[in-house]
Amino acid sequence: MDFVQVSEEEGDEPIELPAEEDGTLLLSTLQAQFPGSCGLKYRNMDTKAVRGVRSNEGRLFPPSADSGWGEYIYFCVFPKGIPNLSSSAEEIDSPYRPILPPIENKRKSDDNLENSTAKTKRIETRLRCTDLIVLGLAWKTTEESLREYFESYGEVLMAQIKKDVKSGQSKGFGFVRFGSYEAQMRVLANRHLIDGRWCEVKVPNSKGIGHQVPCKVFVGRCTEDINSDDLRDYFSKFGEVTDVFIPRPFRAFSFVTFLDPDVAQSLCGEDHIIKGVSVHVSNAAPKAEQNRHQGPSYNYNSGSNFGMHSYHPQGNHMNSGRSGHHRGNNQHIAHGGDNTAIGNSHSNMGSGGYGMGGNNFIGNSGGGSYGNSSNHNHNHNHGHNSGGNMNRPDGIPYNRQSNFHGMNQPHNGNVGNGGWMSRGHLDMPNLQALGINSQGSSSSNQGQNMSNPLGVGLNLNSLPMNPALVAAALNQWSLLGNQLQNQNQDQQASLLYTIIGGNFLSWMAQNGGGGHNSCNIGNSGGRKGSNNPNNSGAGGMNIKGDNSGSNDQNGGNSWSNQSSGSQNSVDKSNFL
DNA sequence: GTTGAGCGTT
Repeated sequence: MDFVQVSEEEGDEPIELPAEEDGTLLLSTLQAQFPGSCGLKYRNMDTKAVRGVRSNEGRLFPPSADSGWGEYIYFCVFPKGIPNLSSSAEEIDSPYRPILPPIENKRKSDDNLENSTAKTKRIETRLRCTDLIVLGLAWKTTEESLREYFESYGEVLMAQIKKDVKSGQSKGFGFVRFGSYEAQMRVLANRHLIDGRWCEVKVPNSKGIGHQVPCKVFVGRCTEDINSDDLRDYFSKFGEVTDVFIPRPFRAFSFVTFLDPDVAQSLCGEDHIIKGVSVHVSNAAPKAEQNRHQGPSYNYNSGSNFGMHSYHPQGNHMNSGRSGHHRGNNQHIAHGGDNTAIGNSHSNMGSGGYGMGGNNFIGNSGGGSYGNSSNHNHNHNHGHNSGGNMNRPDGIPYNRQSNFHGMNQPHNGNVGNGGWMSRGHLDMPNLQALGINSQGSSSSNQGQNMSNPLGVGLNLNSLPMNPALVAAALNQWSLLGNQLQNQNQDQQASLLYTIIGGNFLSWMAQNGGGGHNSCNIGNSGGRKGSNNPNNSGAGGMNIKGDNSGSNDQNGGNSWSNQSSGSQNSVDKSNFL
């Protein structure tokens, strides 16, 4: 057997790696010793130049067909040019794009210029690929066809179909491993049609790691003439779009997946005009996060974490959204694992006010911004993102969820005079889409009782039940149901009606006594917990009030207690 | 030769 001498870097102590019978060296053999490596090179003694070793389909070929690998000492090549590398983490070993505190972004340009092998190696070893499971394969799919399919994404180091040992029949799933992190990211961000079946590619449970950052957004209020290309064309200006999915039959919403989760995050909460139609972008909860009760709690809201972690370590306790499933006293809404509890054991529910209840209810979408909104106030985090923001093509910084409260969004105090509509897109579903209007205008709603933001006299029976619009609006609250996917329009309408009439609105309308914190931001002077409609909005900006005290009012509990049952049936995960 | 949510005899 032929051995190839390989060192990590030129001049290092080489390791002898066994070559195959055909004289090639398997990339997997190389990577077993040098994780993250993607090739070999060597110093040509004649030219003094470094020469690369030919690589194809997971095999490295000796420089000479005659003399094989010769006496050269080869050294490793590590990938470069990984997208977002500089802004992704050297700190977190994740198969997904990791989350990096913004302070690291300062070195972006430096990193891009960085060219040393050591540097790239260091990064790559932390961003190394992992096996990916491919679910839903056609029975007929072979390892060859599997490999062939995925090679369009990059070098495939391994493609494996799990088979029945006796019959040899495929079990319908397999594993792939890519040579580059970029390829892995792209694969994870896409849906895959392999041999006629849509397959799902995920990080296997056995890996159990990763901070999955949502790259997919929900686009609500779509019209039927907005097709995939329209969506792709439009959203591509913000960043690379890797997938567009429009549920059929038409339901007035769609999903757009970006390569860069920051882009996706930055768009959430916004209205965009496509073909003259105002669509609304909000978070789409990745399927992978659904119903996962085991394992560590993932920090899901890249947006908020971006803003929070490094600068304000204490901010961990306000990692709203996905961090910490079912923690705190939010278990009343711990349905199906979707609306992960916010962990209101801490102060994050404070001044966010409405957001507090909403936080849980909203789950993912509200998570980042909500937590931030609350905690910005509480922790005085204003403006701390300045160092880490990258700008989107349209000039809007990615880290919007933090910036919202640092600069863009009217402060929560506005609840005092602006009514709940003033709290921004993320806080509430689009009630206009629901066809619901608050009775009072925002200008006359000073001190409106926020626990019934719909106003009085709501006629549930007269609500327009357009499932599509309701779905679009509810998306922000993570209320879309799995069941919707497989039901016909009538069933959807019926279910949505149940949601709306039975829980949603009643949730909205209840909470009589305890009061939402939100309503009481202006009450920080001591009236927290009350819903006194006379609470002047003037105090609204007094957001340094005792928000945590407001939490103690358990206003959130009261509303949420009633929402237990059916919310399990309203989870949008299966749309994704 | 049937099946369709899952997690890998390394």
